[in-house]
Amino acid sequence: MPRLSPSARREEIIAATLRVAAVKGLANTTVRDVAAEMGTSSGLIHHYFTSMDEVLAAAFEDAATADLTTTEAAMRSREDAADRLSTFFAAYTRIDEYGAFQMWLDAWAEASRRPALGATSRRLNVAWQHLIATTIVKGVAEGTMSCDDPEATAWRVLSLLDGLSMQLAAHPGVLQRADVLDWAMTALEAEVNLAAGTLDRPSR
Amino acid sequence: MPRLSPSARREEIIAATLRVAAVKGLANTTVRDVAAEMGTSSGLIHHYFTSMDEVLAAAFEDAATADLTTTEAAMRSREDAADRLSTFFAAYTRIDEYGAFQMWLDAWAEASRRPALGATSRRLNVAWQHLIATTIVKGVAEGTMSCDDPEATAWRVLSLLDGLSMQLAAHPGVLQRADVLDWAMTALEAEVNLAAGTLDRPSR
DNA sequence: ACGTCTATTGGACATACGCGCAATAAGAGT
DNA sequence: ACTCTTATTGCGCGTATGTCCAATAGACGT
Repeated sequence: MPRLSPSARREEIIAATLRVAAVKGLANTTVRDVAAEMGTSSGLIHHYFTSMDEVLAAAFEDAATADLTTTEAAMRSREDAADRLSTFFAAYTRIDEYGAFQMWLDAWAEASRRPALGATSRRLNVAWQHLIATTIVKGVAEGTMSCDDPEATAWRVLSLLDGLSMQLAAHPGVLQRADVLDWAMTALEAEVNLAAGTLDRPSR
Repeated sequence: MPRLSPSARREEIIAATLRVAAVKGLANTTVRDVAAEMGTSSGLIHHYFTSMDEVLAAAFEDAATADLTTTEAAMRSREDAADRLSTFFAAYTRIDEYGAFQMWLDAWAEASRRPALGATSRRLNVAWQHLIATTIVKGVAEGTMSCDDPEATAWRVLSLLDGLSMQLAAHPGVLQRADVLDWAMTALEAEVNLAAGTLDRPSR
């Protein structure tokens, strides 16, 4: 196999891990799976990562961080807080549609058994919550919203969205994606004292 | 080891599986774990189940059904709908404290990969939602509550509770169990037009 | 007391896993 | 061309898994 630079090889290991994990699940992805996906030996992976737990954590971190930063960027492109929140929901469901939510399910399930993965999952989850909370604070500062406890509100809205999305991913057909989105946005509107329907629902 | 009747042994295998799964997770529970938990040989388990998959599926079905029926029974022992809903939350968190939620996380994550487990998970999840929905309908009939769409409300409240409980299970310390319970009950009160604090919060 | 049935044992077997390591080879600098 | 670094190999080790099976032992009817 071609000899790559450490950074390039590291990235390819992560990319290969994500390709395998998309099919087999994060928990069932093995060192040999990733090696076979890359077309290299399995020992190579341990030249870059000290344990498989770290490989999975790095892969999850990579994918989830990318989703987070693109969502953050999309939100920042909007001027006022309400538009940013609308953008948040649009980005969340767009990510969801690509099957990324299954990875979050795997990460949550494995969090208590794989320390590195659990730490990553926790940090990124808090980051998502923080993204909502700070935007609410901005909305309150603008005078368009009011909220007693933005941190708590952010946890409630994110958890409602996660819980509903879990049903979409685990039990397809039980709920409609459009309903899930609408319910979560309505809940947020009520929490921050916006009139129902203020936030823009994506067209599809 | 004492010689048991087939039905008794079968039940004990399932019970032992659940005790192990509460700690190690459903997916990581092995034949030898269960045998050690029972204090028997591992071969015995294959005398009653043709594969480990069947053991896990039977165990999940058993536990989830048991939790559901005991919760149903506890709710039915209360007279009016509001008390039944309080009982629902009390039962849910009591189950949660025993580590049962990790099993649900495993089931949700595996649902899309293991059809049998997925079907069971879906059926029981719908049953839990139905339990809330019918109680709300009863509350509306009693005149103590009002709700436009009890089915949708039940999904929202259950999913909020699930989403928050997921944080408790996957990222301990990020949220407080008492807050999770209070937030979910407050959300339900708002949905069915009950004054905030009407539902009884468990003392601990 | 004896025989029959079967619950239970204890370990063999093949496979898969994470991980480590000596050997190899490819590329960069001189 | 020649060294030096290190990316990469290929395999081995220890452990863990699910499954199977001959041997054992306990309970029950006769």
